[in-house]
Amino acid sequence: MSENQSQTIQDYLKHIYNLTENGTPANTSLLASQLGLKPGSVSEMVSRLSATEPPLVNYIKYQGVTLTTLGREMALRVIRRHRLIETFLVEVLGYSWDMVHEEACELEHVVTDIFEARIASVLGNPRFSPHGEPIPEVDLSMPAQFTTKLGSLLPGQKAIIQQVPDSDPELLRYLRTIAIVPQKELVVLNRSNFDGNLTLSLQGQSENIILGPVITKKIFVTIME
Amino acid sequence: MSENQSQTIQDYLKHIYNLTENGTPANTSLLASQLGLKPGSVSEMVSRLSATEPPLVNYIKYQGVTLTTLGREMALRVIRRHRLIETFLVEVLGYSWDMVHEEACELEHVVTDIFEARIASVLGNPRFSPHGEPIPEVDLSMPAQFTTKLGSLLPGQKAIIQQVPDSDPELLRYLRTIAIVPQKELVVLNRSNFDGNLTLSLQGQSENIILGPVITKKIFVTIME
DNA sequence: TAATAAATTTAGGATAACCTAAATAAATAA
DNA sequence: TTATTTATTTAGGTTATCCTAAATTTATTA
Repeated sequence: MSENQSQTIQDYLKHIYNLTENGTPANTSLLASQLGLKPGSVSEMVSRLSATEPPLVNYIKYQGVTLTTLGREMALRVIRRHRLIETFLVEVLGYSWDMVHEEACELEHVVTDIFEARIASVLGNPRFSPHGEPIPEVDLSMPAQFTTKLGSLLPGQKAIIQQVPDSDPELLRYLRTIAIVPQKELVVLNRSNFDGNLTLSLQGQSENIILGPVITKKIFVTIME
Repeated sequence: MSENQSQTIQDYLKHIYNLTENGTPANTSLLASQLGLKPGSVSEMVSRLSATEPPLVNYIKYQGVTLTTLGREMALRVIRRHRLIETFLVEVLGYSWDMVHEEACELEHVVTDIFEARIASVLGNPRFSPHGEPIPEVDLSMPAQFTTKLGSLLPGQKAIIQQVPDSDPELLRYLRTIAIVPQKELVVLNRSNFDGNLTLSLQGQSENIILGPVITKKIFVTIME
């Protein structure tokens, strides 16, 4: 049934999943840069993934890649493991949230179904990772979420931070120091018309914070009123 | 310094370590069968490991392989991880002792130094795995042990079980059902001169147990008096 | 000690991924 | 709409690791 289980393939599927979540096919060069490979290698691999029986991706030359149902399932399984492992590393082993991504990227490929089930159970079947990323359920469905990009809020709006990007350790350390963490309440005080900077007042913090759009479009919140 | 970190190499070193612990060099065919490979592949790989700079093994054609100091260190590092991971799976994740070996064989190659340090700390720096195998310290020294093969005991001797072999799940399940586990006290009631079978009385068990030499030479005990 | 058997090595290939660089297609600008 | 730039694919090569089968060495038996 599934002998296509190389770490390499799992990584391709995971990244294709992330790049196609918005509905548009993934393009070769972005995939290559995210995977740390050259575009030529990606072209080759992607056409191989579309030629397996059953195929894992849909691929039209020069037009990009999407996942087949099977490819998507495999991607979600890896993502579930990744986020469960991240949660486990923080909750059980006391990792800081900036150190878990890299380790999870390795572990996600070697861990068994049993390991996955055990840590899920020890953690009480968490629905979100320490960065607020949704963890696919066992049946691979995603927990419902009603989030907006922080960057799209307007002055006066109150919101609760739900999710920050998980893969940049330096950014994560910075966000931690300024108390931008999931479940934190904030109010947008100001939005610059020139550069899109937001001035934020954070729950329990006396100093306001100014964040640029490069960051605020990667942070997701739920609006409070 | 150490770019020789492939999973494959780690596995070779680990198995060479186990086969050379008794002081004799490891031979190609045994290595091959333990690694699930063909002898030709092992010959090739082993000569490559002896040709790296610095070399990881000493290899004399037709005479077998031993580890260099560096190879030994690398092997011990992997073995430390393996046994810590086995302990972790049992103690923290509730695995049964017959299921941990295989999972540890994968995890041992991808886990970071930090992971190793964290689980060691969570477990209170254990010195023995659930099967009683000694866990190398951080400095790679081995905990002192004064054990004998169960198979070499004579009738009337009392002993405490210290170590059982970890890699055969079926055997481990059997040993569990007959209560052959580390720290258990036993008395040898009889030894057959024909087949070497031992009749054992186990602490807290009403039924005596008869074990053949194939098993008893793989179980280690400390003699009580 | 010669003959046979067993273990080991060598030679020639295979495969999964990767790379570089040339060739081609698509997108953009003039 | 043509020319140029950018993105993508293809072709030919590399590496690590494995395999099979032939050749060689060592061990065993008569």
